[in-house]
Amino acid sequence: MKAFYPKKGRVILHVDMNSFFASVEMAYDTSLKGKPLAIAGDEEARKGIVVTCSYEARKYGVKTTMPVWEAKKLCPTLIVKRPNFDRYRNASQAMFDVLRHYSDLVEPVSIDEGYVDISESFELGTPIEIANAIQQSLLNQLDLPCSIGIAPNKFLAKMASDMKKPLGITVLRKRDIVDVIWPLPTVEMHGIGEKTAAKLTTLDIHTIGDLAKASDLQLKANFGIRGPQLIERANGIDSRPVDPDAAAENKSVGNSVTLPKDITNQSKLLEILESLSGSVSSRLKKKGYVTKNIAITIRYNDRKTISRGKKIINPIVEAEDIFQAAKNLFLLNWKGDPVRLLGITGQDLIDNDSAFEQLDLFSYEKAAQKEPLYNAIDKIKSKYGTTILQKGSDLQKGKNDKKL
DNA sequence: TCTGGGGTCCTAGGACCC
DNA sequence: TCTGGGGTCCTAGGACCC
Repeated sequence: MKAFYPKKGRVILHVDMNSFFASVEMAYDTSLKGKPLAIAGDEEARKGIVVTCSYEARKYGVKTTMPVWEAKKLCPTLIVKRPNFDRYRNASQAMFDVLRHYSDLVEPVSIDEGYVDISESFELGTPIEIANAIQQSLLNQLDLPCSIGIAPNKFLAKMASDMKKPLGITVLRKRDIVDVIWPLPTVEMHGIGEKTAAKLTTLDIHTIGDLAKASDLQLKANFGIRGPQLIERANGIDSRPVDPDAAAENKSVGNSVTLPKDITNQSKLLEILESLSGSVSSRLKKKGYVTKNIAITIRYNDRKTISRGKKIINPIVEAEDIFQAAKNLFLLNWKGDPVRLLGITGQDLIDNDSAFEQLDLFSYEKAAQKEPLYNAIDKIKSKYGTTILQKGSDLQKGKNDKKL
């Protein structure tokens, strides 16, 4: 068995939970088992989109992102439940805890999938034995089914886990690529969507095999730096490591709402922005971030969507500050058209702890104004020692000079 | 009766500086 | 009077994924 995995080669698992939200609901309420179940938002509030559905529902042709009314037409016995994200987050936690039992190198990719590097886990068994053990543990302990791909790198592991659902275990070796991967249409490749596939078609590239043999130069000309990478992947080459910390740092935190009805009333729209500011603020605080860039998203009733953002000199996190920034952007860019969706995102995030290291004159003033001066200085002092104290009082003088 | 909400990464163009 | 090219930062939008 081990002969298939040369000593130096890596062994990567991609664990993909099967219709995760629906499975969690079934584990929670076993009477739902074996029934066509869809998780979807409120139809009345224009959120009636199938987020996930059980395999029983899929048999009727129900698919993710399908409007609920359409899903019900295909499957009249469909049970529709609202998503319960707390429940899914808890299940996800438990799921990754199980994975970490088999290796330290576990990289969560999303709420329901992750990579596990088991190159060093050989004492636990062969890769297939380990995959089996993981699948069984998840099933026995959490009542949750998954599919697992086994391969020498992330890309192939991801492709492999997709091949057998539900409850599959698929091994994909380098030498299998020609027979298994190359005949597939390009759109089946992870990282290629509808648009890219359509563009590839115009270049007479239809299958992943075509892509594997495509000209580096031609793809570079059409897709930029992404082009050569696509060719590499099509050839089964992917050296990205499994990084347990990859998901730890957020690049942005945002919230948005589709409104039950289009709104043209300015004060109502501002109210919504205010409430979004509150949720973005509390999520940032919870994660320990402050933000240096606020962006708003406006979707109009014709689905045209714009985003407008602005850098902020001194990082913010309080709901009022976020609201101020969002309100300014909104009033500057909204011309009175009916709005379908509003969103606020904080996008240059800084760790709250290190935020004080980035104090410039401006933000120092801000901090000094906001809390008792000694408090702000204490914070800096504990970071830099006493020398900064002197600097700090100089800054204070500077501020007063300027204001006068 | 259409089409959610949370993200990441990349690109392109303009401003600005040297 | 004419006129370069490189680099960086900022902003907006698009593609993709779950």
